[in-house]
Amino acid sequence: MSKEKTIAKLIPVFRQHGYEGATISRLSQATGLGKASLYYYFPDGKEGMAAAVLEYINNWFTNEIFQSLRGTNDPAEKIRKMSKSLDEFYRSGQDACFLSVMSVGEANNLFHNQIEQALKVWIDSLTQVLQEAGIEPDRARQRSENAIMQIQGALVLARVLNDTKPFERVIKSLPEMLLGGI
Amino acid sequence: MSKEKTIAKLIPVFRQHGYEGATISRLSQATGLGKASLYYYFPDGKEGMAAAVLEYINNWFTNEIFQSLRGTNDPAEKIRKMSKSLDEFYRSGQDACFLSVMSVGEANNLFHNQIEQALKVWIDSLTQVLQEAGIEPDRARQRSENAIMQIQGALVLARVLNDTKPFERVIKSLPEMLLGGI
DNA sequence: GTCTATACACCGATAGAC
DNA sequence: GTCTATCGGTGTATAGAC
Repeated sequence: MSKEKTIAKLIPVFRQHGYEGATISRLSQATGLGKASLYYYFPDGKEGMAAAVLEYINNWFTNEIFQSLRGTNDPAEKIRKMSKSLDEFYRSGQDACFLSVMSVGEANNLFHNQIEQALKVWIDSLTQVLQEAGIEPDRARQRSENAIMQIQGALVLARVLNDTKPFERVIKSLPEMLLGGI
Repeated sequence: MSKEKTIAKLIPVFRQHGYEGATISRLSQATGLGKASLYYYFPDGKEGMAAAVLEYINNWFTNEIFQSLRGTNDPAEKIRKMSKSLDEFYRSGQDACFLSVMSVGEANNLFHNQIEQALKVWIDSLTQVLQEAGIEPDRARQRSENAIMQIQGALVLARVLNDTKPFERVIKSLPEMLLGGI
C-alpha cells in the first residue's frame, strides 16, 4: 500500500480519538497493517504518524484553499471556493477540527509551532483577499479572524449538539460576513 | 482536604491534558494526594473525577451565568454580567474550553449527554434574554448560537496563536453582537 | 514489506498497613 | 484519611522470521 493512502487512513483515527487516544492498535486496525509494518513506514512511531498526517492536511489546505485565495479570481469567487472546500474537508461539520484536537495535551507540545504557522497562513491569506476587495487592513484582519473563529466554533457546536446545521449556516454566511457592507 | 477543593485542583489537569492525558499520576500530583487517596474520594476512579469536575463546572455556570440570565435585570445588563463571568472563567482566553476538550475520544463517549445538555441550556437561556429584548425567536436563537460559536472559536484561536486578544475582542463585542440593531 | 512474538514502561485500580 | 506496594492490562516500540 502506498504511504499516502496509509496516511489518509490514519487521519480519522487522530480526528476521532485525539493524539493520546489514537493508540497504535487502533492505527494498525484502521490501516489494515500490523503494528510492526506501521513502524516500517513511520520509523518515528506515533509521533511520526501524526506529523505525516499534519503535513498531509497542510498540503491539502495549501493546494485547495490557500493557493486559490492567492489566485487571480475576484474576491467573492475566492471566498465561495474556500467555503466549498471547507464544507468538503469537514464533511459539513461531521468531522472534528484538527486544530482543536491537536492543540491539547502532548500533541500541543509536539506540534504547536506547525499548527500555529498553518493558522497564521490561513488568516493572512484571507486578510489579503479582503484587502483586494477594498477593505482596510485592520478591518480585513479582524473580519478574517472572526470568520475563522466562527468556523472553529461551529465545529465544536456541531460535535457537541450532533447537528450540522450551525456549521452549514456559518459556511453559507461566509461571503456576506467577509465581504458584506464595504 | 475538602472534596470541593480537591475537585478544583483536578480541573486544570483535565483542561490542559484532556481526558486521556489526565493520568492518575498527574491528578495525584496536582492534588497533592496519593493515588489511593484519590480513590477514597472518587470510588469510580478517573471517570468519577471527570464527572465531578463536570458537575462542578456546570454548577458554576448555573450560578454565575444561567441564573443571572434568567434574572430581572434588563437584557443589556445580563449580557454584560455574562461577559464578565466568561472572561473570568476562561481567564481572558488563557484557559481552554472544556466543551472542546471533553468532546474528544473516550470522554466524548462517557459524557456526551451531560455536555450536550449544558450547551443547550446555555443557548436556550441566552435566546430567552434576546427575546425579552424584543428580538424574534428564530433570530434570537441564531444570534445566541453565533455568539457561543464565536466564544468557542476564540478559545481555539487563543490557544493556537498564544494570544488572548481575539478572545478579549469577542467578549467585548458580545453586547453589540447580541443586542445590536434591533 | 509484512508478520508473530515479545520487551519494558506506564496505565488505572486495589490491598492492606497505619 | 493517607500511605506504600503491587496487581493485571495495555501502551509504545522492537527483534527477527518469512
